[in-house]
Parts: sequence; structure tokens; C-alpha cells
Amino acid sequence: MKDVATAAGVALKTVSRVVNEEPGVTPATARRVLAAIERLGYRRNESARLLRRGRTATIGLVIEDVGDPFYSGMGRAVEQVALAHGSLMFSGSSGEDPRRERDLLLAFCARRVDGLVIVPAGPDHGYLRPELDAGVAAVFADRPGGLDADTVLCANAAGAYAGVTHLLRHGHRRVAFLGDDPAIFTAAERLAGYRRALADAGLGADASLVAMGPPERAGAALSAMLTGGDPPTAVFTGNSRITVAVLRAGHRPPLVAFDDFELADLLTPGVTVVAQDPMGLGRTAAELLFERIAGGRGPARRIELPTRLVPRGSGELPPAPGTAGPGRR
Amino acid sequence: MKDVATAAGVALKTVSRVVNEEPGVTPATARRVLAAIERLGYRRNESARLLRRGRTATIGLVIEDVGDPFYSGMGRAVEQVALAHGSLMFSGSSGEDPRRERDLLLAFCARRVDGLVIVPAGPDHGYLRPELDAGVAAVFADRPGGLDADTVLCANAAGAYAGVTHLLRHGHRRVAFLGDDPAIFTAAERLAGYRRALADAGLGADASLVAMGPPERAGAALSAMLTGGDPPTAVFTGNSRITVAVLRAGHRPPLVAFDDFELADLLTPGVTVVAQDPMGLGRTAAELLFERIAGGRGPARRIELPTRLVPRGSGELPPAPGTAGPGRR
DNA sequence: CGCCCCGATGACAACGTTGTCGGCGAGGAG
DNA sequence: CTCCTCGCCGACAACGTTGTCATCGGGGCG
Repeated sequence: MKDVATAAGVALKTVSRVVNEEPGVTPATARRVLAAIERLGYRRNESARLLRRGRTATIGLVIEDVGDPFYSGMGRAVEQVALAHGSLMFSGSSGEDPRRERDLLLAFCARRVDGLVIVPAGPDHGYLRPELDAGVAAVFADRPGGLDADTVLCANAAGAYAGVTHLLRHGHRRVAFLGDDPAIFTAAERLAGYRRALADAGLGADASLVAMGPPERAGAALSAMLTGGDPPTAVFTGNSRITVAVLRAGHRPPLVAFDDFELADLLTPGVTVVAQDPMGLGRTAAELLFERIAGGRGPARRIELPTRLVPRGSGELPPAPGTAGPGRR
Repeated sequence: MKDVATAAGVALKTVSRVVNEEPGVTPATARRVLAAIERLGYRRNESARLLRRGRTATIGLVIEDVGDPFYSGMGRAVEQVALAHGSLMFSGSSGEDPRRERDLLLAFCARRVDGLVIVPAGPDHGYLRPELDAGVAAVFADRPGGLDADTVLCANAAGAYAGVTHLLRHGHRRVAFLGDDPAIFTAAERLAGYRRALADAGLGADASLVAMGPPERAGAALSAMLTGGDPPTAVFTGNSRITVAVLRAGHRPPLVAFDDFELADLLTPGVTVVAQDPMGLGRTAAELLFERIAGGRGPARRIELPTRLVPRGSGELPPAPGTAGPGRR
């Protein structure tokens, strides 16, 4: 900028005025400045500008895995909202590692982002307290975080309830639940929805029908259930990775899966799913964030986005004839 | 920082020294400063620091669609390399819109990123010339860009050649090619590989077996081919979106697909694919980038990553009996 | 003809850091 | 006792912008 000023024979401030299209510059002067800018290939240093102005027009996004379709869809929605607000977006993956999440978030804050959209990996975000006090906005998405901040969730329990009820309506009485580690918020919520659905249908809880743990063990867990005494006639899977693990293990039971996935409709039978809305999640989270950045006050909000049951065949199968008598014995 | 200095009763510079762990500070003084930092919740302003130092420790990534599994996998790899180099990553989607790509890239440059990883949407990147001259590094990934910069590609032609040859080895003589708009670099390259495979097998080119265009029309295009006279006995699809479109349209022909996709192994029959390596693409691109950022000179490099043929059933099917006689008539 | 006002421009400080250099006090050597 | 050295620390400028205020010149008006 200094060079441009020298080249155009004007003061620094005049160049600044031209660049910012501020009034009070003679067209002739402006032309001279613009010519110099063009000639020198000058581009304003946005970092310096933002340092001076205090707003960085930047937000940070931390998700579990940038490569996961669910989260990357969410990221895209956040990006769109950010762009609409003239902001750029840092993004990073926590990989479910709370320490890495912390490092990323603090790195973003050190860059003085205006706000954060966080899919929490760890339960504790106390380290963000000073940042929030310093004016950084934050929104948790998909799972609640360890702070009293705006939160956007999917209707995990209600969705699981609907999915399990769907199976019960098709005559099943013994429905297995294959879920992820119950330490994960969404896994626990979905399990709760499953249990409530059974209870509301007057069915008791049978611990032998529930297997919680890492997806790679889900196939074996289901195999064990099916070869045991009094096996399930239908299965509810708690997330896509588990669904896929079950399918890969060769199982094709009557099935409702939580979370939609590409090509679910092309399998035989098509997989009935409880679809979440990743784009909606991202959009809503980002909109809440920018409300806060714009100065919105008030208590933290908690929004649950509805799920949608998508019947595709696998969830409409009746109990296999010959299996399971009149229910539990 | 000023406040910390006042609180600790030392000069600004001393705080700076403590924060940066520079030598020459008495342990006692350092303790006092650290206490003040803790008490005030001070965090260094990285933007100001980087403004002063000249390096931003930030790179920018522009891909076609953050939500696409192929690109988001790539993004993850880029992110990992960036993190390993202590850099953060801006990311954005061009959505195949050259103008938006330009806006994003220039916005990143205005933030003075150290380098850019670009999946080019448009053919012309002349507008980046001043930025590159100013020292911003750039690497093109997946497609060549309109500048003489490092480029990392998949072996598009060779991969298509291998895939088509695979079909020919299984007895097919009439192989259809369903590809995307040939204005897209990868689509054109894959078409060339297809043609070369046919030529090397002594088969003439039959224009009626080639359909190039948007994925949503691929299903209809194949239907037309199959109901026409002298239909193909096998199909090669030029990318995943086209593959999926074909499958959704209900077709299950002998098939080899360019680009792997989740669950390809679970369909019946499993879909034989020419797998690319998105993580490798991202990793390689990012590594080249950081070499340049570290000061690497020399002419622009162009790297092609090999593809891998993954047989899963659909590509090993023989021509349907009754179809197609001894070849073209 | 003189005054005032206004529009164009410029000088300077400030944003929050870091690099450079100089000062100051203590301790060792002569 | 004096001088030099060295370790600790602080003052100041600079990075590239923008906000504030001053300056300067010309034109309208009394």
C-alpha cells in the first residue's frame, strides 16, 4: 500500500480511501491510484485490515471427521451460511480426540475467529470459557458440549422411537438394538428411544437384545444374537457405520437404520432408515452462530431437528415364519 | 498483552518473551507473568503475531464440493499434512463455478495464506499470477489448472484403459462409455483411455456407444443404447455419480466403474471399480505445497497417481447369452 | 476584498505483536 | 577500587491497515 501511494504520488490514507471506496476522492486521483494498484498488482492485506478493525470475518468449524459424509454435508451447509455473511471458514477434524479438538479450537481462537461451530468430541469445554468471555460465539452441533451455549441436535430419541415402533407395527416383538459406545451422546439417546418404544408397546427390556460398542464388532454381535436362543426377528442399528458393518457381515434381517446413507435404496431389499438432516443441522447451527456474532443476547437455545422415516423395504419385512413364537417366553 | 504487562508490573516485551519461551527471563519474573496471564485469561493474538512475522501458517483449500466423499477425503488428507506442518486450513467449495472459485481463492490470498490447494473449476487462473509472484504457493489437484504450477492427478486415461480392457478380457466386444461433460478434464481423459483400449484391442470406435453429459441423463442414455439395434454387452461408467445414476435407473449390466464408492461391494453383483486414491491425492498435493512453502524451487512438477482395479463381480460377467453375435455387424 | 465553509488530501496514532538495541545492575578480574 | 562483562529487562520501531484530526486551497457570499 505504501508502494502504491509512492507510485501514485499520494498519501497512504488516500490509497486506503480508494481501496475502500470511501467518498472524498477526486475521480482523477482515484484513477491514478487505481492505475498504480493495477501496475503493482497490489492486493489489500485482509489480516492487517481485520487486526485494525477487530472483526476477523472468520469462523471455525470442528467436526469429527471431514471425510465422513454426514459431517462433510454439515460442513458444506455451514460454509454456505458463512459465505452469505461474508465470512471464511477454518475447518478441522477432531477425530473424536478431545485433546485434538481442544488444540484446534484454541488455535482458531488464537486466530481470533468470530465464532465456532463445534461437533464436540470431549465432554468438557471449560477451556473455552475465557474465549467466550472475550466475545467469541460458539454453537454446538449434533451433540451437546460442556458449556452453556446454543446447541442444535437431531431428534435422536424420537427418531429411534419412530424407527423401532415402525418395526413393531410390522409384527416384530423381538427387536435388537445395535449401537455405538453409549458414552457417545447420540448412541445413548437412541438407545433411550429404543427402550421407550418397547416399553410403550408393553414389551419388557431384554438385555440380550442390546449390543453397544464399536461398529467393527456389530456384525459378530448380531451373529451371536441370531444363533443364540430366542433370537431377534428384526434389528435397529444406531448409526451408519454399524448399519454397514451389519450388512457387510452378510446379514439381511428386517432392519431399520438410524441415519441415511448413499445407496441405501439400491441394496436388496432397500434399507429403511430414520434420516437425519445434516445440511439442516449445519445451516441451523451457523445461523444461530451468526445471530450471536451480530450481537444476539439471551439464554442459550437448544434446538432439535426432526428426523424422517424413509421406508425402503427392509423395515417392512414381517418376522421370518418359523422364528420366534408368540414373543418372549 | 499490555494488560498482562501492567498487571505483572513488567514491560510488554517481557511478557512477549515469556509467551514465546525466549531465554533471558528470571524464573521469578516468568512466574509473575504467567500468573497474570492465568488470572486475566490472556491468549496471544495469533493474527497480530503472524502479521508481524510475515508467515500466516495457514493454507487454503478449494474443492468442488466439501460434501462429496471423494473431495472431502482429499480434504482430510490435506488437513492432516497441514496440521503436521503447524498450519491451519481455510476450506471452501467452488461448486464448479469458476467465479466462485476465483472469489474464494482471492479471499484466501487477501488473508495472506502461505499456499493453496486447488481442485480447479475454471480453466483460467491468470488472476492468481500476482499472488504467486508475491510468494503464495499453489498446487492443483485432480485436474490441471490454468497456470504452470505443481499438479497432482489420478491416472485417468490409464485407469479407464485398464477398466475397459478388463471387460474386453471377459469377452465383451461392445462396451459402452457413459461419461460426464467432456469439457471436464477428467471426463475427457477417461474417454481417451476408453478409446485407446478399444483401439489396442483392434476394435473400431462406435459413436453410438458413447454418451457424454450430466449424470442425471446417464440412465436414459443407457436405456436408449440397450433398446437400440446392436446394443452394448457391457458398460464403463466415467465417474461415481454416473455409476449411481445408471444403477438407480435399474440397470445391472456387466459393468466397470471409474471411482470407488461406499457400499459398491454390497450391491448384487458387487460393482467392479477402478479405484482412485483421494487421500493420496490430498496428501501428495499438500506435501508438494509445503515443499514450495519451505522454499522449494525448480520447475512445476506433474504427478500421476496410479489407480487400482477392484474386481467385485459386475466386471467379470460375460456377455449375456443371446445378445450380440460375433461382434459388430 | 475579506471571510468562511467545504471538499480533497495528508500526518499521525493505533490495532497486538515481535525484532533491535540500549540501559542498568551485579559480579569477577586486574 | 575500577573497569569490563554479562544477564535481565525495557523503550522503540515496525508489520499493513484504518480512524481521527489537521491542513490547504478554492469558491461563494457579505
